[in-house]
Amino acid sequence: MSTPGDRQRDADRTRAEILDVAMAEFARSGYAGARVDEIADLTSTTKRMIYYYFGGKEQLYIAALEKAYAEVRAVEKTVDVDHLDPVEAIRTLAQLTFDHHDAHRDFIALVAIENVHRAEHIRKSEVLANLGAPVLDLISRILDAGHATGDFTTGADAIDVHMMISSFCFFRVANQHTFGALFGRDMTAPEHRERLRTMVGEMVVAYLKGAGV
Amino acid sequence: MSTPGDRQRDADRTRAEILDVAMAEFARSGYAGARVDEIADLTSTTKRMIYYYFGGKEQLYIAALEKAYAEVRAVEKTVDVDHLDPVEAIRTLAQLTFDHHDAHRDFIALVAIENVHRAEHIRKSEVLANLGAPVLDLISRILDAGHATGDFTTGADAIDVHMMISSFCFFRVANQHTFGALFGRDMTAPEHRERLRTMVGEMVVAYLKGAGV
DNA sequence: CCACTAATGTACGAACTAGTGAGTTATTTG
DNA sequence: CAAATAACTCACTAGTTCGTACATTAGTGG
Repeated sequence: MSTPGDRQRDADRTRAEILDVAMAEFARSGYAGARVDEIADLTSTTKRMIYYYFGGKEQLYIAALEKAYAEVRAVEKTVDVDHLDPVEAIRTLAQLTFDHHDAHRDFIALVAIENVHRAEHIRKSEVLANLGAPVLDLISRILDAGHATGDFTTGADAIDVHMMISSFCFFRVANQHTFGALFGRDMTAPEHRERLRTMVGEMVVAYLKGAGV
Repeated sequence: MSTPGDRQRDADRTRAEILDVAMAEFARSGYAGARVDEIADLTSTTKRMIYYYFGGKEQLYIAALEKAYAEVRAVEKTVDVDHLDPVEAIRTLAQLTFDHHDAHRDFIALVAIENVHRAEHIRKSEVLANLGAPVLDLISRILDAGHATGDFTTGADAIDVHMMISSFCFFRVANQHTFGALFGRDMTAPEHRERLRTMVGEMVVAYLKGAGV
């Protein structure tokens, strides 16, 4: 008498376990550096199952990438742009991005790794196309509102603003090791977190207000 | 009668050729992805020479990293901080960083790759320690000058400002592929270059002037 | 409860990959 | 010019790594 919960065999659980381990391993060692045998050893199943469920190393990597992006998809939905004035809205978005990058280290690592491979795998995935659209839409609305109220004077488009915010938040996590080695400061350490979080908000607000002109 | 220029055997030339090819290959494929045989095939010499001159794959990689950093060392020396007012000085530094990252793609790739490996190789290299000091010194002087004149009101330290500038310039190049795949814009394309170059200058100036407060 | 299918384990192989042993030739030096 | 040494070639290997053939067992529908 077996219930679905305590089966010895469970395709979904096995698949999910492989994917979890794969994501961590690829993030840790890169695509070429990760070992299929190592991933298998870190699961409670065998290498055979990786090929049974995913087909091969590359497909497993793509699945891990998709999972990483999926976990992340809807950050921007939490910004209530309609009930916040534009200045606070863009500051909030910047700081949410900061929090998000701070909390998803494996995602950051996988994106960095995928760039080493010139995004060749992302392009093979249909799931990952047009994943950027929602943020751009949100930023556009904030920018429009800000120009309407006169708070924003700088004419920058949504993609540029998104890049400005992302670059700060991404770099801090992705480059923490070389930056730490060269400048002797771990930008991801707790004692720097709040200051840098405030900084990214100030940065984008100051830029959009146009004090630099 | 052989002159030093047309020798059949030339240790320096052989070593340099290996290093050039290695730098490009490691930047292209990562540490684990690069193949010693492939590097050898792309030179006019043999794999045996790689081991003869460098000892092994890892030492070759470290040598390539050191070369990349060396090519780059003295960007900041061209900023004439004493003859520029603080606002123009920091803007100039930001834009020089932009130009520099734009021109040294292999360097960017190698730094990104080195971060995947948590800077473990950089730490093995004595050459690369304290390479960051000069920029920090320069930025400190600009910040001090800016606070003295009253141009800068935001209290940020040199490392933070350096991170702000670097992140923007680095991200644009390093993440061009995933960013392009997700947002349909190649930030490294010529038609975006000048706008983004101006933007990084405006950004840091606006932030330091403190319009966001 | 039996047959069928989905899920899983074992063992193995072909190709690749970093690294080397041993000998050879060019260049320099006494 | 002879001896010594630095630069170089060639062929090889030990170990790894992705992938698979084949056997087996658990769960399920009839």
